Amino acid sequence: MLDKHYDHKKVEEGKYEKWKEKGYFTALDDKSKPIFSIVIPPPNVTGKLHLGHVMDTIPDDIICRYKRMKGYDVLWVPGMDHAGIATQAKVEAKLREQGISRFDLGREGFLKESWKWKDEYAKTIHEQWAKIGLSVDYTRERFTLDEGLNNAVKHVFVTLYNEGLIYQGERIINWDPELQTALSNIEVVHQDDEGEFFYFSYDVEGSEQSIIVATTRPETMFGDTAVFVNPKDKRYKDLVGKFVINPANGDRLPLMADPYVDLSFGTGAMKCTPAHDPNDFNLGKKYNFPFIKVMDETAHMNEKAGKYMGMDRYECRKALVEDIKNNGHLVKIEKMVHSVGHSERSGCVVEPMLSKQWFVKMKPLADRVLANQKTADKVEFIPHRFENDLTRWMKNVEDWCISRQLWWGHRIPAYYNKETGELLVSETEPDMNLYTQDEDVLDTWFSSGLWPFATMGWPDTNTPDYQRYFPTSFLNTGYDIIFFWVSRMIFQSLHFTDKAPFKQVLIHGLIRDEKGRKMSKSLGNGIDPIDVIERHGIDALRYFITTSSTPGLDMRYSEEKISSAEAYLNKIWNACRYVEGVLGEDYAPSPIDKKRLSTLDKAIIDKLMHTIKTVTSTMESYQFGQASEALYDFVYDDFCSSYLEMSKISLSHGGEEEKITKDVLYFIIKDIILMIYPYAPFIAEEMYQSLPNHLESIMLEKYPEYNSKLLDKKSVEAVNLLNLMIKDIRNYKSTNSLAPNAKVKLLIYPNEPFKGAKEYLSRFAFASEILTSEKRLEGAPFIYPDAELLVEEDADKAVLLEKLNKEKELLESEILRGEKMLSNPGFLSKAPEAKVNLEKEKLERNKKQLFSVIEKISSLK
RNA sequence: GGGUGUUUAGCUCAGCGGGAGAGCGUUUCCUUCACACGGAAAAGGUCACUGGUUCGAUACCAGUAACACCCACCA
Repeated sequence: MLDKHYDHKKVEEGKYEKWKEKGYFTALDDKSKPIFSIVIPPPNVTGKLHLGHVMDTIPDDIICRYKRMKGYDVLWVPGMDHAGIATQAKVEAKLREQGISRFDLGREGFLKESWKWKDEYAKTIHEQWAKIGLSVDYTRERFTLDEGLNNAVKHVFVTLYNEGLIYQGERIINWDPELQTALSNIEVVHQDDEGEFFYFSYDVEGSEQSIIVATTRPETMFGDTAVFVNPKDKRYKDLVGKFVINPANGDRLPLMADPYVDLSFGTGAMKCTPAHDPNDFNLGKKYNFPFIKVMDETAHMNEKAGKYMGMDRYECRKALVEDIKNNGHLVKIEKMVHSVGHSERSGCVVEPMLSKQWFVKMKPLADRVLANQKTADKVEFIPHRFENDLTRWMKNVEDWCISRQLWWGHRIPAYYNKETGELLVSETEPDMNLYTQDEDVLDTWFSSGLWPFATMGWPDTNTPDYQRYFPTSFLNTGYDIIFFWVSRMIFQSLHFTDKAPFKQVLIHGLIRDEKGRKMSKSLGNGIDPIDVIERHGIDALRYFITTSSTPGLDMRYSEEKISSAEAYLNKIWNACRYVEGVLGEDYAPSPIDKKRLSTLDKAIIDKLMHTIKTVTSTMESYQFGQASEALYDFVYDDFCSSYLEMSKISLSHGGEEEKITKDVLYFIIKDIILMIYPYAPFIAEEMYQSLPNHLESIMLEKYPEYNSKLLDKKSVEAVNLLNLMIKDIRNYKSTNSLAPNAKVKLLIYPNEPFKGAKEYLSRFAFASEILTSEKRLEGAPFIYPDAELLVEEDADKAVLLEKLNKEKELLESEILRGEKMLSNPGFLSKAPEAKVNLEKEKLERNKKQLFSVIEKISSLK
């Protein structure tokens, strides 16, 4: 027997371990079944799981559990991401607390620390997966730095290199001076920061004139090679070709003209620093300037900065501006808000710097994606609009800087001959007496991009998993990583396997706090899923996460909604508890035989069938909100409020009627449990186990099937009328200040809604006597299309009249609308026939009803 | 500078070419034998605005406004 209240802690206890031990999560490799395969978005081993991970994985879990019940052979590959830069930053921070730098430990020692860190957090993540109930196949768990992935990464690198799609080049890249590594463009977050715009005057050689040049980064002036103006700029026409004096260091700089310069910006004169700005770099190449780097890897000034050498870039800026001011070349300083690049990981201001790095040539790979999206094999995005984000990015993509000056990651398989310096790119290590390996590691997304196929055994394309489960069916992830991850999986997969890695991508939004703010460390508004689970249980959290959101849109965390999800589960729990009590110890279910069912039974089963149909079709299209709503309405309105209460009467009749009612109750509660199961597997298993005739686990059950033979429209209409009558009588009592349980006499014309309905009326409307009339009723306040109901009780006439008048008004406006519609020739000729007939019927009914209402009103006066 | 999303009940949000829905909150009542994490009854909305398409628009199209987000090298 279930407890009176659903206790989530008790319910959750031990179930996950049991499912796992029994092997229910393991893909069956059952050739007779259709395949459904997905890979987990691998969480970073940087820390504990947060609500974002819950959003990444719970929809997957719901779908996997649903698909298993639907008879699919489901493979869900779990795993984790080494998250190169993010993890290294964390490990370094931890070491720093102990006063150790990574250089103190050396590469090997540092990697040892990193693996220790990984093991610790992998353990935590495993515990959390269990807590949230992910039905992942642990026999196939992977890690982005495991041997298989290592081989895949090497293979991909070497292949792309040999195809000319990976190259080494010296370019302006985004440099993170804190982590001391290069970053790719999308790892740079642009923010509008308040800064200062410095106006300096440059003396012009051989002229009395000077020109004013503005900059936000004076410290880079030591790397300047020229000053540019626009060739059309009349202000500087006569000065072009002369030399100007750099007020920072006295260098002679040519004053040149190039159309790149925007006439209207600043003073129209721009300094050119080819080694510290991407645009200046282009100019530098165009005019063959030297590339002068003025800072080191930590953004401290180098020897080019003269006396400022060794200063941090900002110290230097301050000191330099002060000095220029003192020698009279500072014109003014303006406050200015401008877009500044920050490192996604360390948050520090990125320094654009000339550097030799490895790049992936993106154009051919991106074109392949664009071409594929025009074929039938395209990746379908849900919602559809996110496909545009992908294609837009692919159209404008720049080469991908993949080398990172980190230690935690896949080391680049490039080797340099110690003698000649000759470069060797190879999957197998050469004689290390002759060669040294490139120090850099790869961008972490380089390996995550291979996730869907490398986890299936690729580059070996003959593994059973690759053969059977690749390409995968589906991917669920946040819109914030479409560029980082989704797009990279697609182009890597197309290039290396000739297939898109998944058929569909379901995109979710971000979860925000209750005030709608982003959850962040600095705000301290993050929510630990484990705390929520402690308070409300994982099933309530799962239900909330998947049913209160719309694909692609951000959602707000709401403790209130989680509580109400918990209350809903408790409702089902108690319905189940009741049914269980009713069935008793020795109940044995019999199949439903429609011929023997009562009107009430037929009506509820009809409604169940409609619910199954709606829930199934919405589940198929991942519309969890709609699916859950349909089930919720059925549970509350049709089952708990109506059938469950009314069935108490047929149960009391005993005999066959009792047995049939039990069968129906069993049939319905079981289907409810099976439909809530993917959302709330723990409570569903508990309830399922409490039912008679159950299997070893709910995980072995089949999903409820829609059966049109069990539909019965007439019964539904009859029961609806009964419910309407009950509602009207209750309302009548409430508006006439009668107690809800006050006994009333009822008169019905022409007959009760269905045979036996009187008993329900008397119980649920507290009727002492129910008579039927062959004639229409005098003064009946309740008029239905084919029935009338009179409550014979001292009613307040004024209240009654008010009610009837209200109804009259409503009916009149309805009729007006109907007549207007039906007198419109356009409507009659163009609207679907069924709609026209429906409106005609409605009009007739309303007219009939209005007529009766008017009659009643006059009889009351 | 481009692009996208949102605007529906007091709050948080679903929904949708044929008389607007939920949760929470509010009002009145009820501890009756599944559930007070409950039940009954009720109040509450020109579905942002302006045009257009349509027999019919909250829904489709165009524009406007507010808010949010993404992309882009503004020195």
